Amino acid sequence: MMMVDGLISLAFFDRIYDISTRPKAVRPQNMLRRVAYFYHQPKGPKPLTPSRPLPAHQLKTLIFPPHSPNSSTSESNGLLNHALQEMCMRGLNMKFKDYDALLNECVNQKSLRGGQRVQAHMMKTQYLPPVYLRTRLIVLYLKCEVLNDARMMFDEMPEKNLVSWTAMISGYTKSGFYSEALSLFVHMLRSGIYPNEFTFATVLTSCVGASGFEYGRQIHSLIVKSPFEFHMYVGSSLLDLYAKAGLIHEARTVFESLPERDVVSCTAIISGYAQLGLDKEALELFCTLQREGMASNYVTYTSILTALSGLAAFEYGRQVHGHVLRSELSSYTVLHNSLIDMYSKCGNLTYARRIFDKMPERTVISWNAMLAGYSKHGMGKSVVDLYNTMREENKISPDGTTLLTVLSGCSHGGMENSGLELFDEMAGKDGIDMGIEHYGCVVDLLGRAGQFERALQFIREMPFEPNAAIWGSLLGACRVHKNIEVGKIAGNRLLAMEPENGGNYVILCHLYASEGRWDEVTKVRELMMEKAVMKEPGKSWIELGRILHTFYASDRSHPRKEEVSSKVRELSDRIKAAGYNPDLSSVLYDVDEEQKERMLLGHSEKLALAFGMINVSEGKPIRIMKNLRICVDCHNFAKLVSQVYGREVSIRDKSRFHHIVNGICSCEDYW
DNA sequence: ATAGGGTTAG
Repeated sequence: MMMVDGLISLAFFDRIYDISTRPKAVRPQNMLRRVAYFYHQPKGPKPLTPSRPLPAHQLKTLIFPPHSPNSSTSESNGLLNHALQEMCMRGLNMKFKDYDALLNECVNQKSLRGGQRVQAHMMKTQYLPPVYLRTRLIVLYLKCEVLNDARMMFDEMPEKNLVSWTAMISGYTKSGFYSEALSLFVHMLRSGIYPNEFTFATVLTSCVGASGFEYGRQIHSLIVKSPFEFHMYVGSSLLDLYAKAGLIHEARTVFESLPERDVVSCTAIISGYAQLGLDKEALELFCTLQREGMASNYVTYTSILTALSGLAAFEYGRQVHGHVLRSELSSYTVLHNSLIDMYSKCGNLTYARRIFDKMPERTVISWNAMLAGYSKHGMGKSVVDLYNTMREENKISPDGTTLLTVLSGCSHGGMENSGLELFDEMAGKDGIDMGIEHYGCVVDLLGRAGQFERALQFIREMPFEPNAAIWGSLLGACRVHKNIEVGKIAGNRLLAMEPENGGNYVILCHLYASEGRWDEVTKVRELMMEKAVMKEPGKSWIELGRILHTFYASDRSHPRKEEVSSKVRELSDRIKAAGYNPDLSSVLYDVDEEQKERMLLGHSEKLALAFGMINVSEGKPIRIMKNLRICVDCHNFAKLVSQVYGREVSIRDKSRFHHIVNGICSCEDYW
């Protein structure tokens, strides 16, 4: 028997020709794998002539009505099937235009089966498709996410053009196979094909992550030499590359260099700032660009909402929400997810839940965002209830983030036992990958419950090497429970792992200071000096009208600083009568007591609170935001102010909300 | 024919 390509016998081709008159017997899926070899066969048997000429009217190009997203699928499916049948009937009379029309419809309908039938038909009838049609097929397969079939088609193409390369690269990128996309790009360059603006725009999105960024830089230098440096699509992709690598100034330079701007490039730069936590900059840029007439769409609003969540800028957020309601954007799930997040982070769970309840479609992110809202507010029971609802509804399955959120919700909400039970239940299930973060939550839970022996044992037995986050959780628990022995272990491990993180030194100092171990405090402080570690400066802010007032520790920058600091004094004097005793041990500087108290009164959250007491009308809650965790003394201070003045105070710190009503905080004094 | 920006957790 004669072999073709060492794999397929001629008998195979004979069989194909045999069935070409009986199209229904064809099984395109099975033939798909062999079709590549078919194209490599330069000389095949001569095409058959149709046994009976087809009526002239059937020889016209297959025509489809214009595709509209609203047309019922079953209806257009019928049309496609009909056309596919006609293809079989026509046999050898299929022309380029017919295949083209058919493939277009297959792409529109994402019909993998249709594409396979078309390809099989080409094979049977010895039609050698031009590059154009092969590329259409590749695009179809990529759209249907059968990457291997697309790649096989691509590899076996006798000649490839720029579009085929670009399509293939884009397919890999969209499915997250970044290194394959990059390697294909390199191959393309080596084969002497020069990229166009489409190729550059798509390949840059493959350069995510730390290792990809170096490729991105190199591609940038290619772009500079190309005519596409200032192309809008290429530019957006490029600025996004820099923003995601944390180089926001480079991103901004690219943005400013673009001769024209559109929704995408503007959104890309705004979200670049927002994703790096430069929320204020993101908001300022958004406002500027809007004044300059920037077009916005749902992605723009989603991005700006991220920044507003970070700032807890409720008034702005509500304004964006209002705008969304008035526009045609209210059907986008991602936008609603962002709104849920924004309202929870602004402290308004009622609004967040209302949006969640009204959503026509929810994704796992919607659930996670809502759960995270309850979690940050210390509402452990609501977290567990909503999680149970999610399980009962059984429409969306929880993912790793869901479990992480639920566990940390139990920890924040003082539901240690529920959390531990849920962890055991989850650990037995497959389908969700338990990462070290989940184990970190359990350490949190055990730490909160004060079970240090169990926590240490758990760390020893878990299937991961403990990382800084694990030791950090344990150290945090030690600070609250004043457990010096375990704290020393955790603290030393942590300092060894993250010698550059100033926050760790500070927590350890506070632990030692709380037990009066000043010798140890000094040692840690010296170590900190030695390594020249800096602590992130604390700042607090409060939204008044639509203005954000920001205060730094011992601030002298706010225009009303005199008024504010004398108000802090006044509050302090008044609550002292109700039992406020400044926690001088939390001042780690070696100064006299009076100086220590003055430093405590200069903490940014006290300034913001005093500012709120002056300016927020009676009966309204005072909402304060802080970039770090709140300190014990400020927590006491706020509780007593709330009690003595009968004010509701909420403080959102780095990790959670503290809702203080009548001197009682929702965190139950554990954070 | 092929192209750019987006949401949750710690």
